[in-house]
Amino acid sequence: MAKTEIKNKIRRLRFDNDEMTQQALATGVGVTRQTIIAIEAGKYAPSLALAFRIARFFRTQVEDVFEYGDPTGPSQDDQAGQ
Amino acid sequence: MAKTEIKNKIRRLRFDNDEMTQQALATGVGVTRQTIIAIEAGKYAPSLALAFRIARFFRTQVEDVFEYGDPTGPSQDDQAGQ
DNA sequence: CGTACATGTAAAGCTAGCTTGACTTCGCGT
DNA sequence: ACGCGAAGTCAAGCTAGCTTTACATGTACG
Repeated sequence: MAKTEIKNKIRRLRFDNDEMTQQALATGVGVTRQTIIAIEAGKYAPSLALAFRIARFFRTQVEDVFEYGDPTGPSQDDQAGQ
Repeated sequence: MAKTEIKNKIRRLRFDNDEMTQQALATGVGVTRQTIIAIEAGKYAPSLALAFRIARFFRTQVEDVFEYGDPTGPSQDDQAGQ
């Protein structure tokens, strides 16, 4: 099992939002600091609920904070635009 | 503990997409049928990775498939009429 | 120098998410 | 009536996500 196919822009967003600390973000979304550290480090992906809370915290969409690198390459063809 | 703060439109999307069966969706996103049943029933929320796969499978955004009912209340003013 | 804050690492424990497998019920075609 | 595919339920087991606690490092400030 690789780390995770999910990447995130949390660290980037924290700095873009007034240099917010990990502790502040953790408290803001209701988890512990270790959870934020682990997620930022890509050790594991957050739950859907936490992903939503983080996205809302930064006033963005889940898709703007997390990126999913598709390993299976399902039945979807590419789309133009966006 | 309530069931989950997360609601989804999977059942709706399945029917909108050629009356696809739970088994077909399950296979398509790489999980078992029981997992789809449980998620549709709101017994628990999927992982972020699975949420992404489901959203892609239906060619939508995560936010279009799942809805998060915030239990803690957003720390910022969040209101976008919808 | 000391101490306060931000970040990171490690380890042990609990629970939610997912799996396998077996069995039930409903609707439809033969 | 019988079989079949779709949906659902129950139960036991494994693992990923999260918690708590504790300790290490770097940087800034009195």
